[in-house]
Amino acid sequence: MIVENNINLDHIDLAILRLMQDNARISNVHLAKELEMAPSAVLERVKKLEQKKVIQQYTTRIDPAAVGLKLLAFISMKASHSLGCTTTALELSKIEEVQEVHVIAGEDCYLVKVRTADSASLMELMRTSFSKITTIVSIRTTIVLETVKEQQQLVIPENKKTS
Amino acid sequence: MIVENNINLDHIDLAILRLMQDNARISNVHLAKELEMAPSAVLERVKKLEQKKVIQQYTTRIDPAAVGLKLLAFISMKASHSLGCTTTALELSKIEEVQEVHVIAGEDCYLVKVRTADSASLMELMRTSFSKITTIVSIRTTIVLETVKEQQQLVIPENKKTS
DNA sequence: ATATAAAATGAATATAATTCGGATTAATCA
DNA sequence: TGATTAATCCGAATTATATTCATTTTATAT
Repeated sequence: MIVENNINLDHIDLAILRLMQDNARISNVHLAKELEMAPSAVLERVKKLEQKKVIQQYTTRIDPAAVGLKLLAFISMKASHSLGCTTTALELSKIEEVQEVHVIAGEDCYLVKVRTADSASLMELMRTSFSKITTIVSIRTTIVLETVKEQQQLVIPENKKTS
Repeated sequence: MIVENNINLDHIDLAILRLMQDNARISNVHLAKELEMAPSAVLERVKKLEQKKVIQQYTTRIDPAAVGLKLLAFISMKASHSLGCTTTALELSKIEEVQEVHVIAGEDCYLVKVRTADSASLMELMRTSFSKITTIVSIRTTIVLETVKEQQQLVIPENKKTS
């Protein structure tokens, strides 16, 4: 099975991504040491990865409970297609509490991940923000009881240098 | 409606979190300028937020497609409870391709977010890794066609300094 | 008020990021 | 194949930043 990889990322780029995914604040010097390269060379590569948008963002994962967000829910919904599907999705994505919006295959149209303080504020959100955007045909809200893993982390392939 | 906030985070902490959430690699100096404080004071706060585990990780968001991960799926499943619910969830979370594992309310038990190269490798993953962990009672896989928003970003409240 | 603790400051020092000229390597094409 | 070009890398110099710490300020509690 051929894993037709990435655009032009060599094994050094992948190693950089692997390290920075685990710790976005790793210093160039450390990075360079890990890779056994000069810091300037590594920096150049990082800048290029940023330019190419391979690196999308450096972000900080924050404990949601610490900022008062105790509720996580996934909302699977179907909406009337007065606007295009993507247009509606874009509207949904503008809502702050909405963390993710996916257009999905199958019966429903959208899968939305939402984080709020509690179930009351979730209902409030749906009543106001959601309803203003589109006419909801059907909706199914799944409340998360416990999150065991939650990492954006990707499995970055080892470079298969099968020449 | 009282938004009973966080543990002991004041408005400066929240501001730090807001800034670092957007850019984990912001320098202390910049942070300090934004907050109109001395860098050393800001640094101290950041270290404390790390210790308190309010800051969970500094991570880099990487374009999944760039590393060959073209498929995103949400799997909602019910499993036999030979082991406890959380134990099974923990097993699932050990699978590299599994990005998120949530224990959910309702008919199903788990909601799992998975990223693979393609649908073939997703099937492969389910056949091998998943089946080894537990006996699946029912499973429903939702394929994502298009992701419009995907941010861990939390809505960090402005400090309501309603004394 | 006064003692105590928590945070903030500013200056000094240690580390790190960034720049850039030149060397090296890799890729391209005649 | 060999020449040309482009890409990458290196190392030293410079600039910027992180980190430490003694002191001052602010907040808290008795």
